Amino acid sequence: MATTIKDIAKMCGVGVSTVSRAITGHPDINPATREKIMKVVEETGFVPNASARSLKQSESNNVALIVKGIANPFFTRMIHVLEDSIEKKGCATILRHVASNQDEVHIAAGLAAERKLKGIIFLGGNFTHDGMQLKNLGVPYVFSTIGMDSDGKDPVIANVSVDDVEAAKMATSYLIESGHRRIGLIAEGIDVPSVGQLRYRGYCEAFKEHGLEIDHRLITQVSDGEEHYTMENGYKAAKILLRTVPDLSAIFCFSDVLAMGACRAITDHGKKIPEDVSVVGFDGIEDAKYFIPRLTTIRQPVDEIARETIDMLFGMIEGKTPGRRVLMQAQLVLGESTANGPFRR
Amino acid sequence: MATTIKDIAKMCGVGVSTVSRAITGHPDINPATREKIMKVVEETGFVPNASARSLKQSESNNVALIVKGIANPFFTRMIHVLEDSIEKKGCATILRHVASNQDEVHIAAGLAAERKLKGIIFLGGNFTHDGMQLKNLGVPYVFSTIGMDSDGKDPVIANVSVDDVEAAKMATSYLIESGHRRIGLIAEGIDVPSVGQLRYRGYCEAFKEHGLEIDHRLITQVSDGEEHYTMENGYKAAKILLRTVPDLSAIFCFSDVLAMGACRAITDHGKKIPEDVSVVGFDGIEDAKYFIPRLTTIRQPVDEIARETIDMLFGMIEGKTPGRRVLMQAQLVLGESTANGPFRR
DNA sequence: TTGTACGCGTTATCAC
DNA sequence: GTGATAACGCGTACAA
Repeated sequence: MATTIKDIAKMCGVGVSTVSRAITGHPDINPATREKIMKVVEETGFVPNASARSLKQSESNNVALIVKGIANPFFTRMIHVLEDSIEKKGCATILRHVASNQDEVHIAAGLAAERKLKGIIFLGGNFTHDGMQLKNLGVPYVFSTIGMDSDGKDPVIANVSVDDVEAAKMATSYLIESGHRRIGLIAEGIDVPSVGQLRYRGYCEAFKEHGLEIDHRLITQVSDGEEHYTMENGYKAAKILLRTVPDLSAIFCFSDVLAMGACRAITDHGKKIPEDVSVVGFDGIEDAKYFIPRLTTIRQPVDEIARETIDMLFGMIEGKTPGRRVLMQAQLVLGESTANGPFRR
Repeated sequence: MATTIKDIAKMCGVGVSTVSRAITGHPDINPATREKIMKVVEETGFVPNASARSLKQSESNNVALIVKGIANPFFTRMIHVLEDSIEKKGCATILRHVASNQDEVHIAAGLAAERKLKGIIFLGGNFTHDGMQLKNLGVPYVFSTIGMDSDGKDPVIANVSVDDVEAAKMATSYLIESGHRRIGLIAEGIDVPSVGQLRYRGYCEAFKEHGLEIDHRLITQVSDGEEHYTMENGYKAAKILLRTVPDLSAIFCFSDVLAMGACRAITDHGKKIPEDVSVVGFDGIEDAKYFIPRLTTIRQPVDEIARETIDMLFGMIEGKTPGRRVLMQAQLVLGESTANGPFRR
């Protein structure tokens, strides 16, 4: 049987409450007694049972991190930074990874009831949710890098992200102004309220603003596998584009990972990057800087987004500041994967 | 206040135990009563408090996954597969990520005491540990993809991995037999009992078997940052090699991620891969197949390792089979990053 | 088939 | 400064 606080108490010849005080660092205790107890605790390797502890305590210091699409390196980095920040706030992170067909809010609700969460951070997934369900969470939550619709009628209010519409428009406009017209799109989730939808809108707006028509044969969507943002999916989509659109001169991908897969497909197709086909990614992950060719991409300011997310969440937890929508500045980073297109040569 | 089983009982006009029976799927209950209760449970979104539950139950169905170096895509994939398998066994995964300066066994011990674990899987980290500490865990554990020393005097007995010495020897021998002599090494952790040490041994043995001397200027080690296996570290190490070893014709890296960073450095250095410098990685991650150039690498059979790990752990949990050492077969996968060296041209 | 009462390990509230 | 004791929410033996 595992050692309990009772055993420790017996060993030290004191009461359980004294042991509890020693462990929790309570001030009302004789330093000598504490020393004695802590020594035994060390020796036995005793760790208080977390269940009993959190059962007794009305509040925990758990922050849940609900991630949809954990394989995406962009999130890996985000998770890393967020975990660090949460720890610095003296809290523990419960990392939960949800499949693309699961409802993240439902899962969060379960976790909140189970674990008495202090707050929730959603990473990835949709930005539209059932208001009732969100209310039911009963704890502060922030949507991070999930995008949001600009109409503002959404019940989700705590939200940190780049302006996905603007960012995608920036990428597409850059390609158009570089002389590209036949710009393929490797998209994801344009039919659901996600960043995919927003970025798709940005793509369309860029065309419209330049007085150009959109050819729907240029648009592909990935949806294979449980994870959508994979190199394999980017590879497959690019293959299709290359086969069906002979005069393709550029591809805009909704993530760097997709872009890398696309690059490989272009190379395999016997074409050169960027001479024959330009590629633009999205996210600005570390890998993009080392990929050959270095990717031209839209950089999301990970560290700033993480910091803002944490600040907002803990502001809400402490009741100081309400949740709000914060747009961070995305940035076009020029790499080696883009060059002028046919109309600028 | 959060809803409890008592509230549900009151709402339904039944006793708490009846509600408990309904939720846990106990057979001794009137189907009609269960229906009624479950409906209310659905409506209120009630979820039993996990703390109270696990406090009461002497055993949990939690399996801990302790990962050292979570940013490595190789582990990302492993985690994915392991989580799936654990869920299929009807258990929950507690994912815990430890920093490179933390002791994974110590953390595991804390977790075991806190959460009444069913079993532990260690991913990454060292293979030598304090036998006492391991005994103290009190639950079955398996070391996965961590390597092991062949002398067998180690207390760690449940272990699934490739033969890192053999695998590294295979990679190095391949380069030597392709006509390379000046083969740089981008290593990690050769001074600690880790896969790095084993792979380093393999590198040395290959040289020895071919009657060649080892030049220690060819050996670099990465150790920057909290995560060692990063593109950035590979990049920096390769830069140094290229600067200090003018006649370098190949580099063997202890991971694909390092290899990708190295490739970038070689390209930036104005050299061509594989014409000027060949590169061999280790792991065989998905990305290696899409990288440009496609990496020549040592593939670790992720799915098989994961399956074997799970089988062994649950065999131990059910007391059917004892822990043992299992070596999986690594495989040299030829890509586009290697070519014949000066001595075969 | 159903309800009552107890105990899991911990912390907080009291007396002492 | 310290020890006994009552909760926390749940599962379950046992009584009904």
